[in-house]
Amino acid sequence: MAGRKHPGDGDTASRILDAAERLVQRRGFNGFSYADVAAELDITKASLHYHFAGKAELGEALIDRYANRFTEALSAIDSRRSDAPAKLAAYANLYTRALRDERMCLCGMLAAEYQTLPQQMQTAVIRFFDDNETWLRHVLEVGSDEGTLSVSGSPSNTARLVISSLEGAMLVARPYGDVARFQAAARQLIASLVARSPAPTA
Amino acid sequence: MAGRKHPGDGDTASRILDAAERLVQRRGFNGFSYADVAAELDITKASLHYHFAGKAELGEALIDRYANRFTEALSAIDSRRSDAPAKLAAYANLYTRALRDERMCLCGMLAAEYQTLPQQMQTAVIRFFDDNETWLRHVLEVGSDEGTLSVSGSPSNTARLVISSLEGAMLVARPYGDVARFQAAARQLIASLVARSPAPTA
DNA sequence: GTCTATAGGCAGATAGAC
DNA sequence: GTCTATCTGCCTATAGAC
Repeated sequence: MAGRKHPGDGDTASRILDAAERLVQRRGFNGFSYADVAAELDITKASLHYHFAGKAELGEALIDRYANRFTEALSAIDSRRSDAPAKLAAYANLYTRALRDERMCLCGMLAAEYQTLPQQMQTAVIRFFDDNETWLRHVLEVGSDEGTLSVSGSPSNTARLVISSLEGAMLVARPYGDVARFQAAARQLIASLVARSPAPTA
Repeated sequence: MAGRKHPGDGDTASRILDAAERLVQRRGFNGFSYADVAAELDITKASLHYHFAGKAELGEALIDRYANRFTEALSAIDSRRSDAPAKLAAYANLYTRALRDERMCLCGMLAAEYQTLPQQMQTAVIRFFDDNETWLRHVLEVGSDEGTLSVSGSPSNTARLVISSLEGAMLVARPYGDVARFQAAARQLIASLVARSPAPTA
């Protein structure tokens, strides 16, 4: 528990995951190699194979850790007892943070490369989107009940539209290197879901 | 002008572009090789280099042809003299057609891989999105004037949101192999832009 | 756990015959 | 225009010393 030398520290497996995650989010799973990771960590390619048998196993571990962190982040949002619009804004903010570091959402990137991924990774990508949809659907349902949101489609379809729109806004904003472009899209998307008048219970 | 043997025919350069386009839309620019294209056309890799000096040149030609066809499709939509909501639906339909063939939008795919692309391709990808934004902005402005659309944000930002949402909906729908998922998102997106009552001029 | 060394394959690309 | 043959380089992965 003592302080680490610097933020990037941790055991070797974690540092490999850190470097690989950044590379995949920036360049894609087919756009990085073991050599890239090894160079960043100043170890050899052979050492990587001690920690992760192959690229498929590394990729799977990448998604698992990413999905777990995302789940934690969603729990943290839930624990803040804010209203539904604020939760949606906090959700969009997760994407903003990645984009600031010039990263695409890991699973958004992998969705593009889906047809070339090993089967284990494909399954994990789907699970990520399903989990996000479930969380968002719940937020939308509560917001509708509260009267803070005005959801026109089904909660499921609306949750899917939110995920899609945010992923797409990231995808398009990145070539422009323009975080503000993403934020404008996210704000407008959320605004379209916020009820125009105060809660009807008032 | 005489009939061709089968739909995929044309001169060799066109057939190379056809095969490469399909491969890139399905697997990404970093997910296909000259060998893949050569195998599909039953020619050798060396022959490909006669038509396109290198992968970068092939990639650039791919985007140029794709963008030109897209421009033609947008002109065709304009020539139909329909109202703005119908134009938006027709626009979304362009994406649906690609998805039915298990393809991502070419430039959406390349947006994901943007950081690994040769510079000439990067420029062409940006141009594609800019052109789409210009066309959509015009549709949104006309629709607002007509009273058929109710655009809350600026036409520019709304155009960007439409592109982003459709690209994202494609991106996410593809892993599920579910065209209906895309269509539901597109319908809900367009519905959120359609004015609730008839034109105020009535 | 990390290394050196190397296997075996595929990548994009070129030379030169036909 | 298309071929065969080949090059160089990088890829993932493994064996085995330390």
